[in-house]
Amino acid sequence: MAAARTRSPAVPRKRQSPEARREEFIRKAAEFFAEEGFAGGTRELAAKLGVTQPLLYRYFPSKEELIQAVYRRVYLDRWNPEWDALLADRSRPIRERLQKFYEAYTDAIFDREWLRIYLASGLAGAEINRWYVSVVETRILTRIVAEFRNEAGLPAQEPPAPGELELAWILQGGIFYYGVRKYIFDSPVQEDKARVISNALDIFFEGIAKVFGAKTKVRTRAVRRA
Amino acid sequence: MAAARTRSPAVPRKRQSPEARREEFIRKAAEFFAEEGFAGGTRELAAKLGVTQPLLYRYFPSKEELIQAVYRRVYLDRWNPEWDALLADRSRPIRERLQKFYEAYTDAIFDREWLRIYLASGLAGAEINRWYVSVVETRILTRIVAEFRNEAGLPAQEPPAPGELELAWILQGGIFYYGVRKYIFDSPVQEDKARVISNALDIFFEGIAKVFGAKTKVRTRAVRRA
DNA sequence: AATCTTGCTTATCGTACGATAAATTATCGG
DNA sequence: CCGATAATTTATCGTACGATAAGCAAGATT
Repeated sequence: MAAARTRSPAVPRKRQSPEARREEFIRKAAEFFAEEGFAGGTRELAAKLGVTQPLLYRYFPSKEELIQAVYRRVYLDRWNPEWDALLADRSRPIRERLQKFYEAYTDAIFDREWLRIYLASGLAGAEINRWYVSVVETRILTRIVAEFRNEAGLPAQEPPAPGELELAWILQGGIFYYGVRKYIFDSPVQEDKARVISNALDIFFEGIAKVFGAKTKVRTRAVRRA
Repeated sequence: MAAARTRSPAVPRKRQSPEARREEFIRKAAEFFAEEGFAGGTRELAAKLGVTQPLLYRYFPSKEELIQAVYRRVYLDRWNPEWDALLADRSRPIRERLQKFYEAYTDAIFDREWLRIYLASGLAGAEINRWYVSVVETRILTRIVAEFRNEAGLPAQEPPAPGELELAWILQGGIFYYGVRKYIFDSPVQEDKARVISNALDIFFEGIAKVFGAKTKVRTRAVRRA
């Protein structure tokens, strides 16, 4: 399979810098582990890379370190810094900002590789997964709460209450699970992603006012129980 | 470790029937694979069971068959048939029915074992996972759609449109992701589950009317795009 | 109590894994 | 072109895995 490399390379590939080669390994390893899971073998990965298995250990001291590098690559390279400004830009209506943000954000993370590595790393209890959850809270959900506090005439500068974040998580989860169904479970889904986001936002915007007001003023609304 | 079993057993355990013993193996295997992942070794599992590794092969022809048995056990044993009647009982308000249903349903599936095996089997591409997604659609979401069609004065007997199911998935996902955060990601969450469900339902009920009506009548509502 | 049956263990096989060392090939500076 | 240096391969080690075969021992049967 990876034999035609020994003598003259069919494509006389210019030698890459060690850093670039390492990056290439990480990139392909992300694809590989996304499909095979982190229990996938280093030999099979090396075959996918077109090299022999011991070469991996020239670039990474252990399989575990390689996996950590894959984590960092997958988690850190997707956030677009412009989104911070987009979410905070009060010259545009919040509804429009969130629509554009979620379309762009899901363009970035809704693919088989990202979602599979995200969930697999979460199942593995990876530290970076917990870190990312807190990133979502500070970068996305806290801003959403702040905007709704602002719209409701409430003080928006103070940090959101846990219960307020939990409300925003409902929106986040409703959208996120669409990606899980499509790319992890391979379920048939409505293909128009922008429409799904629009619907989720419509529901959230219509519904949040009542809940949000009742929640932040006084917690007297009875919770029906069994 | 599993040595004190050779001679007289400390607890002279009554010999169980082969079926019961097999069930015990499956139950403990579910615990084990939930924690270790399906890449966990049969030796370690046997140690947890207090038996030797080859004994597993007396009850299951292969590790794969054992995993399939774990799938069936985890997926099939949680649905309470009473929930079908609960969801369909129009003598009670739909809001109340859904609150009670989701409280009971999440009592059943929101634990570390179920959620971890559900997601791991989904990542593994297990057939039963896709089957379960369709079960959720027919048993839960289709009923929710039917109830809202009924409330909106629309014909409720015909099967839900894909877009209508997608709306109900937003609710389902919003609630489900709460469990994922708590039991898979080990994130700090608002502890009052009934309240989270109540909030999700409040948002959904307030928001759905507008979206649902607009959606099922005529698809003229513009979707904002980039 | 003797015998049969079956649950369980001990011993072991072949394979695949992660990792290391040594040899080999390719690239680059002079 | 040559020698140094780095990139890659070949060969191999120790271990852990899934699985099988043979033996032993505990109940059950008569």
